[in-house]
Amino acid sequence: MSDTVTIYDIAKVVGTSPGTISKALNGRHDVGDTLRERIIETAASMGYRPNVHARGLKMKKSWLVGMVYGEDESDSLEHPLFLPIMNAFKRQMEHFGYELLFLSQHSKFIGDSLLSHAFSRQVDGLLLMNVAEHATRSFVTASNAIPMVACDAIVPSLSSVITDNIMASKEAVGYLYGLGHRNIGHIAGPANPVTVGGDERLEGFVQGMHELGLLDANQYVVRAEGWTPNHGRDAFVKLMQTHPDITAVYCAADFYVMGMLQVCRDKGIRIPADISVIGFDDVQWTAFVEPGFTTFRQNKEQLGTVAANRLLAAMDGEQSIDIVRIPAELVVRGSCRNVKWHT
Amino acid sequence: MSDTVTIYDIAKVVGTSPGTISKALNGRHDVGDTLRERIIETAASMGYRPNVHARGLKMKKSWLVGMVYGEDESDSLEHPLFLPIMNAFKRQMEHFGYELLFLSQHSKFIGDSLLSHAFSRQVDGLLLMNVAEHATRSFVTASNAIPMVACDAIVPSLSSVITDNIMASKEAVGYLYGLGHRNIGHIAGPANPVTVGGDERLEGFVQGMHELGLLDANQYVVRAEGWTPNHGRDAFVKLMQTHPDITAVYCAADFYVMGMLQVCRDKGIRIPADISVIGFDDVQWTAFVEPGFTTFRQNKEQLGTVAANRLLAAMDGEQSIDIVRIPAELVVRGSCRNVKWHT
DNA sequence: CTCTATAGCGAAACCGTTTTCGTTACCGTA
DNA sequence: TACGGTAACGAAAACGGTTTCGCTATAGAG
Repeated sequence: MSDTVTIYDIAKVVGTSPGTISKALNGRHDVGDTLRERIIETAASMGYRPNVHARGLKMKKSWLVGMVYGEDESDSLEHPLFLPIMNAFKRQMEHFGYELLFLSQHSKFIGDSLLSHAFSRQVDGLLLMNVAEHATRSFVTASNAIPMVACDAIVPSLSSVITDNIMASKEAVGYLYGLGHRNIGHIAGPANPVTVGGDERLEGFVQGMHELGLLDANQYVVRAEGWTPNHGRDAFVKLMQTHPDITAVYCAADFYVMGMLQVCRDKGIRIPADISVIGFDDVQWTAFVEPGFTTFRQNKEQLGTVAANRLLAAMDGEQSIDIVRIPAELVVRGSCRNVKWHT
Repeated sequence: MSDTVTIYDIAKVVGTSPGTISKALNGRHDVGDTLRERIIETAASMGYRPNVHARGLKMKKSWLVGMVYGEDESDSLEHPLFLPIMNAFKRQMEHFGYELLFLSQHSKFIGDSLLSHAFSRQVDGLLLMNVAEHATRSFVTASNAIPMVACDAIVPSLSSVITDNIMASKEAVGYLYGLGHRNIGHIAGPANPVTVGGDERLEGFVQGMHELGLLDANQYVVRAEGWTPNHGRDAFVKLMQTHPDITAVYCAADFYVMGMLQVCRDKGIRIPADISVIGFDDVQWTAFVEPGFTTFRQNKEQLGTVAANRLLAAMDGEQSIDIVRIPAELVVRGSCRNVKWHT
């Protein structure tokens, strides 16, 4: 069985030429109906699978798209967003006949080796997730040869789809303001390595505060030095030292909330009685601690799907580059207290 | 620039034949040293990338391995094990020149369509993760045509690498026994759909208890009906109703512990004062709740690497099929109490 | 000096498709 | 009857590599 049957084998059985087999199988119009049926039937019965290499060689199309992601920071691998986005992307691409190649990016290969592989494989498109800052250059220069779209990031001169972090931050401060909070702290993402998500959330925080007349917002910001719970803990400690008057904290990541929890437990700070908290990402445990945490849920499904559609368009010749922002949803649980009637 | 330079282009520049270019680039011995150097140089300067399709067509080797995983249960996507294992596997395969194709498996395609793709792409090997029970058949029949290895699962008549769940369970009961516990409950994985991990942990639990002379172990088992926190919560409630005398619970998943936490909070049950708990998987938050949870950490790095090595061997002609079990590590935190001196 | 072995290179077949182009047969129309 | 048009198929080139085989020098041995 199954020693790779080719169109020649089918041709022999049916008694026609290989070219005709190809045409019949591809739905071309210049082959008779009865013959076509016979061909399709015997092809199926013989277990014929078109050889992708031969086809790709001739057609210069691989029906492959590469998913590149940075694997430097161990965060990214286990990042709660990564897999769901990837999966939505994959589902959509598959729907249009594409398969996915996995291309990770060690920092030692500054993207060049990765692009080599991409070219060799003749990938039809590239999805960039979480690419290291210093590697974007080579991608951008290659982007006229092979269509790309960035997801969960913004790469200049490339189409990008990303959560609307600024909007979310504004919503966060607006929500807290509405509950009566005025002294609101923000634990922001690290300055080094900088991430667009972290920066945008910070930017949105400051903007939102300003629009509400809270002009010293920058005073209430402390940047964590990484994305882990420990970093969040340290940042919170610092925030409490410099601004013991805060009644609410908006965290750029749920992991930060995790770190905060430890401190609060140790110092007897109650949530939300003593301090209100909003997180970001809606990781699984936020719903299962007591109280459940109010946090932002990124629309991972939509992020992946939109990225896929954008890439499909680009592969179809669409030239324009644009940034599409997907709104995040504020999931309200029990970590924020209404202080309006208690002051 | 860069409109796909081929060996013909190089041949024109160097002034030799395409065949010689190929031989020089592949380190064949029948080409002069000076000429070889010149060829390698100009190839590099022209930005030559070998066309994988042409090569694959001739050599009948794709340097691609497929990673197939079931995506039915939303668990699997976000499963804390999946990505780290996959990444270790990938790193090892890449080291030997292979790239990874992502093949997920919707239940509607009962594996056949997936195998079609695998054949079309001429993948050199397949890693099976989390494949649905009903789909294993088609894989097994195809396994003589294309090498496979299962990971985090056991597929009969295929090489498999999996965590040593039985050993772990025995260690769990042994540890609790050593702390003085005798009435030990077990929240086991669901019977439907059954998973080898869940079953083995159950089996190990019963065996371990028996070996310690606790012969009614089966009485203290309740199977959850899924893998989510809510399923764990329900199972725990059931366990407490039928066996209020238990002093310790061994959970087949950390998610179950998550569910337990809610119940304990509601009913004022203190951990570990009133009840001791051991989980499985070492998900991130286990270290950040108070008390930190004692749990098993699977060696994801090794699982992935060993699976890769096993697959490489199989692709190299190794015929034997075997099951290799990777030990899990008991991470002791604060959720188990020593009751020896208090009874 | 002649013969043979070998090193170094080119020619060409081959891998499995797709696609263009030509050929034939047959239809309908004038 | 003659002619143009079309439907249905085959022949063959092309895609970009790899590899076998044959050829020509040159070196070394007798």
